[in-house]
Amino acid sequence: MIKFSKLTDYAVVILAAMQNSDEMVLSASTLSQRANLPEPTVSKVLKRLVKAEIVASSRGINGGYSLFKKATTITVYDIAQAIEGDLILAACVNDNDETCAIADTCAVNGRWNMVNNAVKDALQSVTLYDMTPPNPFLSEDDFAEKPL
Amino acid sequence: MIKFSKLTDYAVVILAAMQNSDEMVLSASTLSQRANLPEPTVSKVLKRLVKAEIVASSRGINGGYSLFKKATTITVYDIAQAIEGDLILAACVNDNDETCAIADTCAVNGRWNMVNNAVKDALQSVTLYDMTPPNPFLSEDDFAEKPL
DNA sequence: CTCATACCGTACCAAAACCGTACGATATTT
DNA sequence: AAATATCGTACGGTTTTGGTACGGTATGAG
Repeated sequence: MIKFSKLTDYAVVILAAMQNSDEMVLSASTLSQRANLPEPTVSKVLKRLVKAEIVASSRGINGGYSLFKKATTITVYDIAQAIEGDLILAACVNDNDETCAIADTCAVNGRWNMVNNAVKDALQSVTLYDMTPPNPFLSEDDFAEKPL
Repeated sequence: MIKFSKLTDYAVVILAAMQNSDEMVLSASTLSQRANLPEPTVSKVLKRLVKAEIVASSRGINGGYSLFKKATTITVYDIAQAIEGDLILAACVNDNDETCAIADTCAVNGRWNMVNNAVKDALQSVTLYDMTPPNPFLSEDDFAEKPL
């Protein structure tokens, strides 16, 4: 089914590395090592995070990147939006540009907005802080999927 | 950002047409006309809905398709799952087959499950009935996006 | 019993999206 | 002025998606 792009996945890992670090400013190459990802890719992700004002950048010889906001105020939705753009689950959603060809005859016209809003709320309910283990040695079983 | 495949979109339109119809059994060609979609595509969608037991099929000269369950019990998640498979938002989600290469060094290991579950809940909270306007002449403004 | 109808399963090709990388430009500190 | 690090754009290779085609199977009418 629907999945995030790999770059969004990387973005979370990179932001988690920044959150877990003591240093205030981290270069792309340092983050590349910490996140275990190729540097050009890390740079690409960071550029988009800067544009979305999730991360701040400074140039020059001691430059690098730093978190622009507190981890508790950065949601998964913010991160995914920075990398992939707005959430538009289906063609006929309100803020979609392209007009649906069969909109006037379509039986479900307008109804996708309910789903879109529900998913958006879900993505906004989880923050970077929630995604970032304060103690890296916690067992991963503690976060296993809850039973239905 | 993440979006449903067009086939999932079509599936909802087709199911809505079935829900809105008086006839119990509808052929693929009839549904093609009702949904304003090419017949081969409609057939492809219906086959997957049958396999997921959302729709029942009958062969022969008066054959066709009919809803297998009540519209109130068919969720958007069910439909999307029938067309696109399970919801796996990121590589490191519990029920994903492919093992993540950097799982043991990954800072966010296991944390995607929270997001995955939240989105799954959102998709399961909307049913086919919710997506199907009982009165086709309702204004679409009645379903406009709610302000944040 | 034959034939028309309608579903079934697989496979294929073109179009689109995604991923990773490269390159020249710009800014800042030593 | 030189070294370091970000910035913006752009480009191929790969993967995914969308639409279609084709031969097969089951059912019911005549």
